[in-house]
Amino acid sequence: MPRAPAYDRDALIDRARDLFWTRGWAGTSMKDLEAALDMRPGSFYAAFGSKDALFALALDRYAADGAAALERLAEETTPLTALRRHLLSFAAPGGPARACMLVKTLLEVGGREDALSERANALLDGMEARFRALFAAAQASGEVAPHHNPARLARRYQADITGLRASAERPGVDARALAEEMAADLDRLAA
Amino acid sequence: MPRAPAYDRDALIDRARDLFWTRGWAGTSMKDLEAALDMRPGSFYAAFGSKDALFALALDRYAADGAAALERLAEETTPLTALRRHLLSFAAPGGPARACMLVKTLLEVGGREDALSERANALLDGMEARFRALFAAAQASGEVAPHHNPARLARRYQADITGLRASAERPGVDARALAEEMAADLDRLAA
DNA sequence: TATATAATTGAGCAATCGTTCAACAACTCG
DNA sequence: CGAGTTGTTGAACGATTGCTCAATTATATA
Repeated sequence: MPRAPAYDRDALIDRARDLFWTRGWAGTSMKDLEAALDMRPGSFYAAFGSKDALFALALDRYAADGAAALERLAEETTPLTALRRHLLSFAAPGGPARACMLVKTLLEVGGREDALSERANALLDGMEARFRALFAAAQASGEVAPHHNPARLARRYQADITGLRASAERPGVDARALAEEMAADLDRLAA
Repeated sequence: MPRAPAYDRDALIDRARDLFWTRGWAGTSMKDLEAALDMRPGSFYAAFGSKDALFALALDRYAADGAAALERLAEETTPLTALRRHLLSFAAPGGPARACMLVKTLLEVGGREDALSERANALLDGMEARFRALFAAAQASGEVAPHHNPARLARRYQADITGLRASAERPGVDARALAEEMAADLDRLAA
């Protein structure tokens, strides 16, 4: 009976994620979104409800993609090398922005206890939990010495990634060298 | 002949820095500034010219304060312990925001080659140069082993601080534990 | 093909954005 | 005290913000 939407919802969310990721929450206007998604306001609000709602979808999509990429790595190697490769992946060119979208969101809208910053926080917690699980697995398999604390390793690992990716947005910073230095820290965990 | 301004310009810039620091560039409206500085638009524009111009002043003030704090530390101890204490200072409570204002600005307005992001970048370069000089001094005095590269140490140190301070903005993150772990890395540079 | 249902359009809403400016107030100097 | 200079005020500007909605268009079913 009805009429089918003329768009691919998933593709729209992807495009919105890229826009929000690079330009930020306040830096992306409805006019920008309408242009990037080729949608008029009516369709947009029928499909997503609000700019906030689409941003939340974009955040979730971003986090899901990150988690999937990590899981893919974890399936094809040992836990510690997966973490190593995941770290080094942020030194490779490509992607709409370099810095983590969750961190960018947290720093932009944080402070006032916004729904968006809470969501970004929860998603960061989720990533940290995955890191922790991988460090624990690495410890169980002997890749990481028993005296280390997986929770602390995960927190430090996440902080390293945050610093690496933020630095990578600066012109004239050799992200690869920085990433390899951080990766070398992981290699020292065996002892 | 003229009439003296009724305000203390330095104090106004300090207040503006705190506001911009916590709420960000786009998140701080002229109405916010007028309220925080207790100024009407006419006085504001006569004094600072524009919101952008005041933000630039606030950025400079922020960076100058940071550099001064580091220099104070460097005068009362050895170079490496100064760096150590500077790192740990970000785990202490206090200050309008936790994350570095330069990094926040870079991540918020960066991408498009904005004048503000270029300024933030230049100021970050300045801080990195100070770190590099301190690492070099630490090396000259034997606090840091000769095989290390001060430039790489400074980059890594700055990335660590960035990650630490961004993490510190998240609820439920033990900033002190994270900072002490990073500080332990500095202690290992003697070998 | 007629009908019901939903997607799409685009003008335009109220609110807020950063900013301007003419009028007014206050102070210093002659 | 009067003249000259500058700070201060607050209304209001045009532009943009996120968003609404009546009208229109397209499609899947009966």
